[in-house]
Amino acid sequence: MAQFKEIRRGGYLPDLIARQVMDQISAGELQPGDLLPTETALADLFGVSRNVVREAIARLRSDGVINTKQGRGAVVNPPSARATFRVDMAALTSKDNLADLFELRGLLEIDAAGIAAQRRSPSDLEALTTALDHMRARPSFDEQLIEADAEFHRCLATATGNSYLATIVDYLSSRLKETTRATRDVYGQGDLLDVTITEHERVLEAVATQDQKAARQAMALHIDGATRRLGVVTGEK
Amino acid sequence: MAQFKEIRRGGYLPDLIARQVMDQISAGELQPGDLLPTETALADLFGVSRNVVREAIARLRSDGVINTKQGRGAVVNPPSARATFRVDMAALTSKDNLADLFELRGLLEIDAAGIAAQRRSPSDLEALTTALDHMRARPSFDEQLIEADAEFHRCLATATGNSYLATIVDYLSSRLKETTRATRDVYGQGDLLDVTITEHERVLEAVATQDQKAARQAMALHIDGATRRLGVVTGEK
DNA sequence: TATTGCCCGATTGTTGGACAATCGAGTTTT
DNA sequence: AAAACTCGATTGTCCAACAATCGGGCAATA
Repeated sequence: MAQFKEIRRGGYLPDLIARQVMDQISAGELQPGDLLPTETALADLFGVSRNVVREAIARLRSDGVINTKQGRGAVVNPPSARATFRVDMAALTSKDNLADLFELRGLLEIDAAGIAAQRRSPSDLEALTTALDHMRARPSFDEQLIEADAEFHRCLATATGNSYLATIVDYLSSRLKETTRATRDVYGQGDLLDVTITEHERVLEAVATQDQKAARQAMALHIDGATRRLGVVTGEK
Repeated sequence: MAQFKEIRRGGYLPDLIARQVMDQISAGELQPGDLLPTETALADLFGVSRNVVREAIARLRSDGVINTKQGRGAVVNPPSARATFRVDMAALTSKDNLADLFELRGLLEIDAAGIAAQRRSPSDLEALTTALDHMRARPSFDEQLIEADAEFHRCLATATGNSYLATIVDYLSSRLKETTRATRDVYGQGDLLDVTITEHERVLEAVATQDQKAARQAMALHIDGATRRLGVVTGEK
């Protein structure tokens, strides 16, 4: 079956404008403190309506790149005022970048395991055990096991009590969920199920006994095993 | 059924609308796959113009929360498609949240120190020593010392070789720079300068000798000292 | 019957113009 | 000299269209 490429017909005009202005800023042509051209000037420049320019400007403002004031104009913010940290998934095509992201998630999960062991409440422990039970109930490495796995890690992250840590770990895990699926497909269904469950059991045990060091160690083993199984070589550039 | 509150005039209208819709989504009232009300309907609901609604919608789309299609409408994306992880600085007013963010930065910096000790190149080491020299050259805890301090931490983050880790550590540090300034103002200029420099020297020494464990320990001590000096109580909720 | 082509309403994308609110600087008044 | 005022410029909001696209229904046809 022939595969047709989806034509990128120009895309959204505000996207293009926002990218153009953003390029100007990151290239240093527009330095912090400088005023952007007025909306009407930009509209004339690009040959579009002012509303289109406005949406582009609004986007940059919501990203914290610029700051607009009625009657004044739009000024470029210093980098320290950038209000958002954005993980650009378009940059994930490279293997290097994926390895970096994988490593970052591993570090955070290990830390999260250690903290969760210290602070976990009884209800956290209960949620973790039910998630692990769901994993045990699966006869094979199917889609629902991946879901239960994700649930286990999510519970662990929330058990830290740190909302930021939980959010970013959860986010990274969800973004890297495809990798576990890839692991299953590449590695086959052999003893992968047992190994995975055993690794999680070790983590749960350490969290249950509130042993921080053991929790970190168990999670490190799990992450290490996962990366090794995936064949993602981290730490070697 | 999704229920939106009447908005109060006063802030950015698109901001308020975007927040309302976002709340509805995160509360589960609008589940992935659901269609949002049409733009005209939302405009009528909130009593604003369609342009305002459009800016709000554009914002949510650029955040990856929804996906709009001409002729169809706007559908809520599954969480896995969320392309951005956003740190909302507006939520930092609470002391709890600030403590959480501080803890997250600490964890990442400790990990970064350990990895940097393993992987640092000679040029990384050189950059770190010059940054520390700049700190030593300051006669008091002035603005340029804060800059040199930030430079030291930035060099350490880049020395890890992990671009994602470096980016997020750098971002969090820049966002928390005001806290070090606050520390200086509250704590006074006494022996703070010497203590700070000594802590950094320990980190540099461990990185120079490629001693991972010592680097982690030194950074942990530095972070712990900084939090204690700031009076931010972490880990106790 | 099943498929194809077409029409039509609905919805977003874009345009253009208009007015309100606010800011900054120059000007006037005290 | 300081305060108040005027005024042009710029962003914020509103309104009314038209264009582009989608999805479903409907009829024509093999």
